[in-house]
Amino acid sequence: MAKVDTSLVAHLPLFAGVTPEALDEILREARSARFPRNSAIFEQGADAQSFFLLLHGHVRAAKTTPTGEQIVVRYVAPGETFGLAMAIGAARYPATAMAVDDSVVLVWPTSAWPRLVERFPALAANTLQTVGTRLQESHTRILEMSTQQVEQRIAHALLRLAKQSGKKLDHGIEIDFPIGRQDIAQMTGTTLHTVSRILSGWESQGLVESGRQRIILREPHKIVVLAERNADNGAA
Amino acid sequence: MAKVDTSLVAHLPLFAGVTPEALDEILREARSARFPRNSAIFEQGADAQSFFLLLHGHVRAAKTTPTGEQIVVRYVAPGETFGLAMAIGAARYPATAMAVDDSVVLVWPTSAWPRLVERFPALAANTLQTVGTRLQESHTRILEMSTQQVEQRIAHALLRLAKQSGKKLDHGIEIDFPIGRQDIAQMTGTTLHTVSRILSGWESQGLVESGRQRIILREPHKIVVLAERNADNGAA
DNA sequence: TCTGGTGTTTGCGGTAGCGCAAAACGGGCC
DNA sequence: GGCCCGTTTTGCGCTACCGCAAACACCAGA
Repeated sequence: MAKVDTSLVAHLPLFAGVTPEALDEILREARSARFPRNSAIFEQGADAQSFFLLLHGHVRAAKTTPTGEQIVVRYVAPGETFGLAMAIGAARYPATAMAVDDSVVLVWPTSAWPRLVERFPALAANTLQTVGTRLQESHTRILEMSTQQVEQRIAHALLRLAKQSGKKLDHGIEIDFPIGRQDIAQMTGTTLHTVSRILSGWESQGLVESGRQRIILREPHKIVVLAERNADNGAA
Repeated sequence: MAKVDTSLVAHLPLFAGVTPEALDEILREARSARFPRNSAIFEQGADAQSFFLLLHGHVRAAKTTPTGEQIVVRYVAPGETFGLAMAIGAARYPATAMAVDDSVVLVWPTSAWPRLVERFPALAANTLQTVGTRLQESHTRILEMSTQQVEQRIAHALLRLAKQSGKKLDHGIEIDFPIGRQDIAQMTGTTLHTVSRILSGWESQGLVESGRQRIILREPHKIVVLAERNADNGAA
């Protein structure tokens, strides 16, 4: 069993209100695991045998249709939990999780959850908070997809990524894990072609700088303006 | 304080694993309230002072953009909770709730939640389950909006409503609360015009029968087929 | 250094669905 | 019964975006 430094995770929202001793006990139930870039952590539809806390790296959660199309549910940043199928009482994972960067995770067996929750009710309360926040974000995303056009949705998506996983540069913010046009398309409900066209446009205006699996927001402020302007005040 | 018959609510998922005595104690903290059709229960952005359990009627939760567009987050059926802003640690309601039919609700002050959860941890666990399920439904909706076209999305939306709040008829299923074209548009990310056109088409094929704020699915089975067929096998 | 493969760019139609506008409908209320 | 108002229907043009296809760039590995 891996020894985990409690000080690294003690401040996480998941463990709010949990005493150091309790935290130690919780962590003793976990093991840690490493996933290299582009390896699957679990597959949609598979038995939900574990749940996870990401320590290092980045994980992409995606949902696939029967016909093979995918959407990105979210990108998981270090410190966040994922694979919480048991939270919704599901026996199978509703999405596929894949490491987009070399990643390190803590892994608990799903079977440990009921016991942990019983001993440490704060875990349930904290998880409820997390899931509730995600639900709200999800609604915001639906709202955007319903009311905004593609360019604004892409702007929002990139700004969110920058906020969650942005690396500050001298001039601009870089999204610090590999992400392609197709991924952005799957976050915003469009196609990689359209994403490419729009990013090209932005690039020629100096708003972004991008390449293979790489995006830098050079003018985050101007992108915020793009994101917030509504359909008709485009050419003001 | 209203006396509530515990037997009416004891079987609800929210109260799973809660003893009758505990249930009684929980209900003592609530009052009941009546909202006539088309009255607001709470407004988006208002102080989240209460949370609710719907006993009778139907409630529409909708989110509004700064520019005034709306989407329907969900329709609440009897037995479901809503207005759980505290679950996500939010001080304000993220959406507007409105009774679409004369409705009766149980109301708890938000301030009672922490105490209840502490005394009855099962409440948090059950709520986590509920919120988790909603999150998953939300993801499904995003998936649909990303990959399906309007006709299929409307088919799915109506089938979901029929399942949740359908009244069985001799021949077909009626959605048993008032719902207009605009509402369906706001559930599916389209316009009332397009909804109207599609329902007209279906009506001429005998799939549905509809009128002012009223929809009957006459051939649910055929609508399922519509919902499941993908873009290119339309004219097979 | 060359070479294969994956990711990206760009052009060019085609079209699903939007937006506006106007008419028809229908139900409630006096 | 007749009037008024909110809902629904339908026509018509338009455009944002998709879908296909081909060229292009870049990285990894031989």
